[in-house]
Amino acid sequence: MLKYQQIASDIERYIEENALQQGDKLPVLEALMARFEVSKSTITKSLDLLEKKGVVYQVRGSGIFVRRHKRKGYISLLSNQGFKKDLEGFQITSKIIEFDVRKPTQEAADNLNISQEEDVYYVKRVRYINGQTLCLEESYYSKSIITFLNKEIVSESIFDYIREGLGLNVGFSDIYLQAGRLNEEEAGYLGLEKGFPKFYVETLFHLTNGQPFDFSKVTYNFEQSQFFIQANGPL
Amino acid sequence: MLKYQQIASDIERYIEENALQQGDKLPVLEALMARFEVSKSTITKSLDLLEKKGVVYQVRGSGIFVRRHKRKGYISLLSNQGFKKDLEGFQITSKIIEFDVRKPTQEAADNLNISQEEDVYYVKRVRYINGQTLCLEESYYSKSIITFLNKEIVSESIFDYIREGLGLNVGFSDIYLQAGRLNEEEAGYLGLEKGFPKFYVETLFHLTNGQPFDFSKVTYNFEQSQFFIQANGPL
DNA sequence: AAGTGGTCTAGACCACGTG
DNA sequence: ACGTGGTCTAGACCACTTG
Repeated sequence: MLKYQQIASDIERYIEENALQQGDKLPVLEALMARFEVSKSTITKSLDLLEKKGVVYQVRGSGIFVRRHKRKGYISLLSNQGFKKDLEGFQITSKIIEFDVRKPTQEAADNLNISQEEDVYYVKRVRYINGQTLCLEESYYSKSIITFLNKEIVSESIFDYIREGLGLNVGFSDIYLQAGRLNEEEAGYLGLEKGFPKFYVETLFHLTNGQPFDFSKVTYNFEQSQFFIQANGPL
Repeated sequence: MLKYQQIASDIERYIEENALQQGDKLPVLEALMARFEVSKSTITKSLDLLEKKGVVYQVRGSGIFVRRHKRKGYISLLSNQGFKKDLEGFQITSKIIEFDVRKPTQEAADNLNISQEEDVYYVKRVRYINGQTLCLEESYYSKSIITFLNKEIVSESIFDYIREGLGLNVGFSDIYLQAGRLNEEEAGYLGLEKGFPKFYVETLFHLTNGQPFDFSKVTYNFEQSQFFIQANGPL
């Protein structure tokens, strides 16, 4: 692991273990340089990483401070895939509705940047949180990149498998959000009524080299789902 | 303006002017160093900034590439306040419903981290996009930070005024999202029916020094609003 | 004025991808 | 093997905040 990543994770753990709150001050740069025995740039890089993650904010002339929102039970839209309802204590399970290899829809092919002749793995599943329906998810995985999937993998964490099993590096993603009304099928799977509101998210995941490998369409049970984003400054 | 910011904006303009597409390759680091006559770290910092903004992605051993999603007409949730429906051509107007100085609600005071005795500016307005209702917005501004507001400012861009008029630096924000159902009042302002879906967003804006100064509650017309986020890698 | 974070440099060395 | 981006250093100087 790289120095700056290790330091960032050490600092993050330190904040966690000491239950530091929003606005609490961290040691000054000089102290951190000495503590970790690295140059200023390395510490700076660690802190920039933590700032990007929304863990700290740095104020010139003043110090380095902990950033921590107060609300609990929100799903982070940025800490890519793998939910992680804030501070855990939430049990996520899945039921597979469909799983096969097929030709993609026009829409999926367009997003994945492949032709409709190429194979994709198709996964449709309902996800539950503490026993309640959380969402209905349909995903298309480029078979040319995700060369193998099976039911066992699909019922667990697909992304862990992609990283560890296939050795691929997940990079950036484009996320599209909107509200709408449940159709009959969605309502059925989520145990709600047709016409109820839905929180609808499409995500296109890319590898670090820019290749799109997963296009997902997710319909959330609006009663179970609250999301949050930590944004950084007017870019 | 700092070198790395200037370079970043030059590169961004270059991409814009030449209408580069997703996956198009930019000149290599060496070339950029020579072109802008700066050190490697400075170029790197510029590119990191652009990567954070979702404008490029960098692949070690391969190159620097343009990142550009295809969909048009989506509102960016990250390019903080000031909407900017993608690639413009959209006219945003506002109608003020209420504007005054008052004591905050418990909720607003909690979020702004002030007592209920302190004054806030309260603004309630409906925003329109191309003549259609876009959203109903309620905002609370800490009067101790935003020392002055008036109707003229409120009907234009409040954030521009905060930056230029007051000389304050807008920093990070916490954004909370959910779907729900319109109540009677919201439906009225948006010209929809009670019980229809809504896309609901609360945002807490902070200055760069960490002080919260604006708590906003926004109810979007679900028919007019699609949002997107460009996320970067599993943090 | 002192303290603290931010920018920028020049250069060594490393790690990943491609041909 | 080579090209390309990434990490890390040591140090000079700058800019904002606080007392």
